[in-house]
Order: sequence, then structure tokens, then C-alpha cells
Amino acid sequence: MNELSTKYDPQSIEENIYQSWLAENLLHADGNAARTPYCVVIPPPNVTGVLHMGHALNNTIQDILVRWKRMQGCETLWMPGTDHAGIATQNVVERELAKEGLKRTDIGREEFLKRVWQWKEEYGSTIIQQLKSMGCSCDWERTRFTMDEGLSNAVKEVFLRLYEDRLIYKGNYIINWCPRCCTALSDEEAEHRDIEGMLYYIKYPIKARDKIEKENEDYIVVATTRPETMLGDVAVAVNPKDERYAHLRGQNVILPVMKRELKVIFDEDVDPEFGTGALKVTPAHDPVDFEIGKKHGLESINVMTAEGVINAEGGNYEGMDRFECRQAIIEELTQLKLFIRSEKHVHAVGHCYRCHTVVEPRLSKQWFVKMKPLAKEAIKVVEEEKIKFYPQRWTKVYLNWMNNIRDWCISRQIWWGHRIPVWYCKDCLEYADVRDVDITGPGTKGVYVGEASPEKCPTCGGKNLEQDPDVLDTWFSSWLWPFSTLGWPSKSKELDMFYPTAALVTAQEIIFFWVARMIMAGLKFQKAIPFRDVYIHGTVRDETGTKMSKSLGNVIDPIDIIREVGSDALRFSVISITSQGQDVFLSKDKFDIGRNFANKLWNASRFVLMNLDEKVLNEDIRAEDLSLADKWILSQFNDTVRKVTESFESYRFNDATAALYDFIWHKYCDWYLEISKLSTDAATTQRVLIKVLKGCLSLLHPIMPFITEEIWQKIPKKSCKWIMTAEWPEASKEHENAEAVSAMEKLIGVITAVRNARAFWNIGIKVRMEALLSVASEDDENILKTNKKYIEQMARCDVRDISKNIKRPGQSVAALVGEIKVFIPLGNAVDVNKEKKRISEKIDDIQKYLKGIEKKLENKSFLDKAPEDVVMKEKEKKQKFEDQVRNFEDNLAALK
RNA sequence: GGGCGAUUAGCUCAGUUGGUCUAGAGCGCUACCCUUACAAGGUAGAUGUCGUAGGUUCGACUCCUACAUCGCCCACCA
Repeated sequence: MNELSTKYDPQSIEENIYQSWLAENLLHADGNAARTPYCVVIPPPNVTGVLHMGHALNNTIQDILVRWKRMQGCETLWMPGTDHAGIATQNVVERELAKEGLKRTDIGREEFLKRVWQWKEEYGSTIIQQLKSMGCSCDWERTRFTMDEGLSNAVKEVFLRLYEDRLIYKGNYIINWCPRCCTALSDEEAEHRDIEGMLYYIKYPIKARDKIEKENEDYIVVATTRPETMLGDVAVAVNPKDERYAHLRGQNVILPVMKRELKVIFDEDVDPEFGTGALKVTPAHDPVDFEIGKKHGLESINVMTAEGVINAEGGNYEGMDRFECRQAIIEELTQLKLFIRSEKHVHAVGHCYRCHTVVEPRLSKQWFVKMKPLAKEAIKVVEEEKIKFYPQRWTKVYLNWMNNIRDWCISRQIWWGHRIPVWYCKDCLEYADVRDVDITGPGTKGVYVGEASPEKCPTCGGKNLEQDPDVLDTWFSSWLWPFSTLGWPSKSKELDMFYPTAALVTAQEIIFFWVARMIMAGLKFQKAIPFRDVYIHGTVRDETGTKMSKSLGNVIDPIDIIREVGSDALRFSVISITSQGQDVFLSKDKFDIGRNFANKLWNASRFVLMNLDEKVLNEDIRAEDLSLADKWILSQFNDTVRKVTESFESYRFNDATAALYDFIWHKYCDWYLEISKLSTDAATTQRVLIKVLKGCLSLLHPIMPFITEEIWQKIPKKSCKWIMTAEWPEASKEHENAEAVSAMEKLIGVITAVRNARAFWNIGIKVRMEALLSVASEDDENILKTNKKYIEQMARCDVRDISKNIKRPGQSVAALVGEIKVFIPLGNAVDVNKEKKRISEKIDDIQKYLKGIEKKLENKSFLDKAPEDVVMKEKEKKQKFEDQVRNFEDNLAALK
């Protein structure tokens, strides 16, 4: 009944344990107001996503926090859910359609959305299932999805409020455009990557001279990385201070290929140092050019379609792909003798974060959120440390971004997402396409902004209404997550209780996407911060330091690892190699740490339970019955409780795993368990074994939930049925026992000395050894005498004598443990020369350190300035080493 | 162009306010051991001028400055 299976087999326990928790309803937070609330908000994984190592790390950390707080008696809530990932999901479903030879436009918006929902129902919960297999203790009953009705209401409400406050507007700007996804992207969604491209030097002939006759006079040379955009050039700009071009004032140049006449304009923003100092101006395709164009009243010529293909404005190049066009234009220019040369040029090029296509800066009409006013408060709360980042260095990164924040492009030209809640009256507007309206805020003629479609146009009463075709950026719903998931905009018990949430755990990549925006939304709509602590963990990378990603094929799939070594081993391993905020370099062998540790724990528990007589648990441990080893292990355990709790409190999770690993393996198993074999029958020993085991399981439970629960279930007469809801151990002074710790250290020293001699003299384990212990103090004598049996058991020797001033027997070897001299008679086995050499080496070793200490103590400044206790310690150290040297020298002399 | 991180044993990494550090762990390595919880184990052992050069200090792996190498993030240099 109480027995654990001989082999630790995570596969056979993990699934069952999780089902039991669900059956017992242990994961559900019902909102008990008598307890301290503790709420963690999951970074909602992408609904198309599958679990990767980053998720594994992220969710393990969150689960640790939640389980730990739950055990501490908090009312904990871990809100799970997924976001609808507009672009990514739409891409997935479009690919499915493509298999049937269809495009989304073939089936229409409504039918397409039906397909997406179908897809979501079928595959959207993959990642949720995977989180369960990791043991995550989320409240699954509260699982949310950004497209749920409640969350959609929050989105509408927020859009309306921002619009009313004139923080949302629609206008014509250069945005990042993905020609593959055919949508606008926000600045954050364009990932800049360094690309080795080309810088092309092109001659633009000066109009006054119709033929190129003189070098350097008949034309101006511009440099560009994107020659295809020249089709949309409207000017050439130079710096007014640049004397090279002073003669061009008032001149026009001819745009090659298009043969359009361009003005030469003078603008401070042109850098004379770059390229030739002359800039071709293409306002429709470059943000800098757009600004210059605005300043100088230039027209904008858009030469590309949404798909990145040259349009009618591109003359002969119409219909050509943008990159093909680049080559073709260079060829034509070469023929015209207007192409000078190209040189290699490394520059950062934006790529779509969903499909990695090179983004095209494109002039288009989009919806934006004004960020500066929102950022103001969000900067303040972080500066005032109402929200704290762990590690702290991210504060600076956050503030830097916030202080330079730019308006957020929130409209997307896709179908899957929250439709923009804006309707246009086609009768009132003079545009054929509703997209073309400029909207600065409430009061725009023919524009209605509201929760649902209006009956009629508020301006003219007409019924010719059309909703804005665009949807909102997915992050426009994610940024509301901390309160939209708790019921807002409706009033709710949960919102009152759990907002602000306690901690947010996330990766560095989404500080700007998500964390910063949640802070702004929280402050704007709840008038309160969304969370107090932000813990930023490292990025999971492979051995070579590159980010793990599917496309690179360097992923280690957490699900494979769970299958091989179990979820507990995965969790323990990943936590133990992650120091605060540092990136994680992962390779498969790292999981041995957790696997071996779980195995060790399993076997130790098996030993304890095997030797347990249930009846002894009817009574408590009595202090007067405790042996030295009992007191020692209880004191050491107490230390461990303190360390683990402190580590969790300061988000230093690997410190917790290190403390537990060291205690369980090297103290509990290596020493206490072995010593306990002397008295497995004794009630007190059994009680201590169980007490410490239970304590370890509790401390370990947040990190390794399954194995600890499984073992817990086999322990008889426990206070709580489930370890998941058991009490978190508390460290207390009364368990501290410095005396026992120091006494035990002496015993361990003696035992190690004997073992050392055995190994050094190559004496087999079966040969019985003898030892004589010469002591200098009563205390030592008592300790050794009362615990003689430990030495005999652990070092496999007979202790012949323990007393003061024992003379070293002939044919023996000696060791020193503090003030205790250990003599080990070896008979003829002793090789005098070998022993001499051994001892001499030890003396040399010690003397080396001794010299350092002596030097320190001779230094007057040190004696004057160092604190007293430090000086005292140095003196003690010196004394100790001197004693050791003297002793070893005596020993050396005793050798004949 | 700005900002940040890393540099410690053969490998992968810990090391919290400068002195209990004679710098640790895991893996690997060496020797012995299938000792009745565990060979995914046990016992014992070897291995480091803590990237380089200065500085602050009685004292630096720890703080400061420069440099080197690697990596990350941000940025409209065409």
C-alpha cells in the first residue's frame, strides 16, 4: 500500500496525477475573499502555436509562483488563455484553403471567418493541452480567448473611449507593409535584420543640359538601396550647406526611365556624408522622404500594389515584382549609361514578424493610437517603482522605449480579428472607398463610431452605411488582457479581487509589444497598474547561442523531453540552468540533471517508506529523543526552507533548485539516510525521516509537481490529502542547531579521513580497518564517544580508542580534523616513504595559505582598518593552520 | 550610431550588497566498488594566474576606467 514502484516511471504517474487534481477541483480559484489574492496573468500563447522551450521555461516559472503561493495559503488565480493571432492564424487557414486551390477572396469574408473558427475549434487547444501535460496549475474553467464575447466587448469599449478622447485617429502615413500578408504592421512587428545589400549610384541628368557632355557637371549622382522606388521619385534633395551642389539651386533634373522633371530641393535633413550627399526623394515609399515631401509640398506617387508589384505609375515596369524590377531598372540604366556602380552595403531591413517577407515602407491610410499621452503615466509608475522589473536592468530599456514612443498603427488589412467599430455613410462622404477618409476624432462628417452598426447615418439619416473593412492589431486586444479576462467592462468580483495582479512573467521579446502596452492600458482604463512585478526571463537558445526556432531546425521539443524523462525532470532541469534573466543555452544532455535528481528522490522516498512502521506516526517527535544526526538534519532542513523561500521571493529560481539538490542529495541521502540505517527500527528515526521527506516534497512541489504528489499520496497520516494544497514549510529559529551542525561536521571530517586513507592505501571495502581518535577537548571527546557508531558504520572501521593524547601507534597513518587526530594502524601495509611524501605535500599546501594570512596580519593598515571580526577570523585561521602544520610535522617525525 | 549582457575547471554554467572563497556545481576524467533506496548509483581524487591592462581599497571574481572577443536589443542614414 505504502510502496512506491521499484522503477521511477514518470509516464505512468503524471497523467493520472493531473486527472486527480482536476477531479478534486484543486485548480479552480473560486475567489475566497478571506485569503490574500495572488493572480498571475499568462502571456497568452498564440492560438496557432505549439509548445516550445521558451513556453516551457515561462510556464514553469509561473507555475512555481502559483503553486508556492497556493501552498502559502493565498487565493491564487492563474488565468490561462490564448490570443487569436490575427495574421498568423489567417495565414494558416489560407494555406489550408490553398490546398483546395482556393483563395480567401474566392469564398468571401463570412465564409472565410467560419473556416477560421472551425480551425480554432479543432486545433486551437493544442497548446492548452501541452500546458496541462507540463503540470501547469491554471484555472482552466476560466480559459479565455481574445475573440471571446467578453474580451471583444472590452476591445470595442476601449476603442470608443480612446476615440472620444481623441487618442485614436486615421490618417495617411508611411507604415510598414507586408506585401505577402497584404497588411499594415506596427513598427514592432517589423523585425530589423542586417542585410548585406547593395548601394547603387545613379546619374540623374540636369535638365538645362540636354546631353551629357562634361563629367561631373551634366548630372547629379544619387545613391539608393532600392532603385525600383525611383519610379516614384518627385525630387532630388541635397543639404543647403553642401557646396558641391550649390550651383544646382533652381535647377531641375530629369528622372531617368520615367523622363519626369524633378526639382532639386535643399533640406537640412540630408546627410552630406552619406553616399554622394544627394538624395532621391520618394515620399510614397520612404519615411524620411515622406517628411521631406510634406515640408516641401511635394506630391506622393505610389508605384506599387499591395502585393509589392509595380503598378501603372511604373510605366513599362507595370506588373513586375519589386525585386525583379530592381534588376531590370539597373539593366536599363546601364544601357542608358546612367548607372555608375554598386557597392556592398550592410543595412537593417524590416521583415514581417509573421512571414519574414521584406516589408515595404508604404504610404497608406491607417488607424493609429496616440501614444505619448498614454506613456506619460506609464513612465511615472515605473520611475516611482510602483512596478518593478526583475532583473532591474530592463527598467532602462522600458523607459528608453517609452520616452521615444511613436504612434501605434492598429489597423490591419486582414479578416481575422476584431472588426474596427466604425461605420461610414457613403452618402455623406465624397470618397468612393471608405478607406480614404481622414478622421481626427469625434464629429467627423458621415462617420459613426460605436458598439454596433447604427440604424441610419447620424448626419444625413441615410441607410447607405458601410463598416470599416479593417480589423485591429491582435495586440490591441492583448494589451487589455489583465482586466478583460477578469470581466471588464462588466463589473466583476474577480476584477475587484485580483486586479492589480501580482506578477507578470515573460520573455524580453515582448516588453514593447505587450508589457509596456498593458501598463498603459491598465492605467488608462483601470486607473491602476496591471501588475506589481515584471519578471523577465532569458531567451532559450541552442548550444551555439542562436534562438531556437522551427525554421532553423534547432529546436528541442519539450513534448519529446516530457516523453523521455517526464515533466518534472524537464521543469527541474530548465529551472536549474536558468539564472536570473540570463539567456539559457540548451542541449539535450541538460535534462539529465532533472532526470537523475527525480530518480534519486524517488529511490530515497522508496527507502523511507519501505522502512516505515505506520504506527510510529501516532506520536510526535520528542525533542529529548533526538540524536545528533536528527538534530543536524532538522537544522539543515530548516536552512533549506529559508533558502528556498527567499529564492522564490526574489525570483532567483535556480538558487532554489541548487539548495534543494544539495540538501536532498548530499545531506539527506548521502549522510542522514546512511546513518539512519543504524536505527531504522527506532521510532524517532522514522519520524525524522518522514518529517524531512515531507518537508522536502513540499519545498519541491512547485518545481516538480507530479513526483512530489505521487510520493505524498503514499505517505500515511499526513495533514493534508494533497500536497498541492498542503502548507508551505516555515523556517524557524527553534530548529536551528549550530552545535549539532558543528559536531556533525567533525564526525563527517573523521569519517572522510578514514575513507580517504582507505582509498589512498588502496584497502578494499571488505577489509576491516581500525582507528584511534586523539582529542584535545572534552567536547570533542564526548561527541566522538556518543557517536562512535556513526563513524564505524560510515567509514567501515572499528574505533579502538577515543581519549586525550593518544600516542601515534607504529605502522599507522595519520590525519587531522580540526583538533582531532585520527590514527589508522595499517600494520605492514604502510609504506613509510609514501606516507612521508603524502604528509609533506599536505604541509606544503597548508603553508602556502599560511603565508598569505601571515602577510595580511603583518599589514598595519589591515589591522587598523578592517572590522574586528574579520581580523579575528584571520587570526583564528592562522592559529588553525599553524596547529595543523605542527601536527603534521609531529606525525612526520613519528615515522621511522 | 545608441543601449545591454557575457568572458570563472576539458565542457556547460553558479557565485545576492568587497573579507567565512583555501573560488563552487553538473557533466566529463582517474582509481576503487553491483555495500540489501538508487550503476540514472557509491567512495575517494585531479584540474582554475576568475578575458587583458590600469585604478579605488588595508583587502577585488565582486566596485571604477579603458581595451579585446562573442552575443543580444533598439535606431528613418537614403
